[in-house]
Amino acid sequence: MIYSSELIKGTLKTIILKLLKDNKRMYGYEITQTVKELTAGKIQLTEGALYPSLHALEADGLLTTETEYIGKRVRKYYSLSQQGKIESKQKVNEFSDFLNTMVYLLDIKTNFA
Amino acid sequence: MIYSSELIKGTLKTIILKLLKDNKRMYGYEITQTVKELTAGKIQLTEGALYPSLHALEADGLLTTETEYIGKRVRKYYSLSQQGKIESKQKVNEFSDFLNTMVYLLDIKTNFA
DNA sequence: CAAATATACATAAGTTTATTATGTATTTGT
DNA sequence: ACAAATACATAATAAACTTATGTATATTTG
Repeated sequence: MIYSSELIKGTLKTIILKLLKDNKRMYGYEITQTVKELTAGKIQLTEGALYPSLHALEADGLLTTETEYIGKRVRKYYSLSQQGKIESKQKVNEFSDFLNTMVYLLDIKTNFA
Repeated sequence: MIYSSELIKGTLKTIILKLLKDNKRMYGYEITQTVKELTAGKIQLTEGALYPSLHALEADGLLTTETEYIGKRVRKYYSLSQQGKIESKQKVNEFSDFLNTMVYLLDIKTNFA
């Protein structure tokens, strides 16, 4: 089952910031693959959504980039800036709070570990 | 704390369908107030989002309406259709699954009862 | 070894969904 | 009386994503 796209809306930046916090340094394509693996294919980030989002986070000063060449192919690594680390924490905390609220509101039976 | 709007995006229809499942019959303004109360003000539905969403759900055949007059003021009650009941369950289940995935992906420490 | 698939980036056009603003009108509280 | 709350609705704008397209290199497979 792949989640309906509307469900994932608004969580993309949170996911990016969290992954970069855990992995120090990642490139775009790697992010899509990691998310796919970690969610058993349930969340599949599209490039059309991911790259503009990465650019926006960089423009906001939350990410820094390093470009490297693997053979002749370019690869652009993203890392959290100092501000990005703060924002990463805040975004995850906010989502966590939101999650609690939604569990209550929708009366969801949880089975989190 | 009020959640950043992007976080709530995509959850509006799920919230509406769930509330109508629990309450049989509600009108728009009542929905905004109920959500506000149940979430301690953290989710405040705007009318500009709610009414078009209700109209869309009705157009999709998920909701039925009855108009009543309270004094001279009109009040439009919404109820789930048969299809709406099915969709309500599915939406909540999907969202529940999504939350589980996000808890794992974001490594969130939960404190549900 | 040719073709298909995967890797890796990017952006533009279109759609969806919400925000903000505006409009109308009645009812209640002070 | 006046302000705030109740109750609906819609239009203009903005945000965020999907879909489509484009370019190019590297690897796998029949």
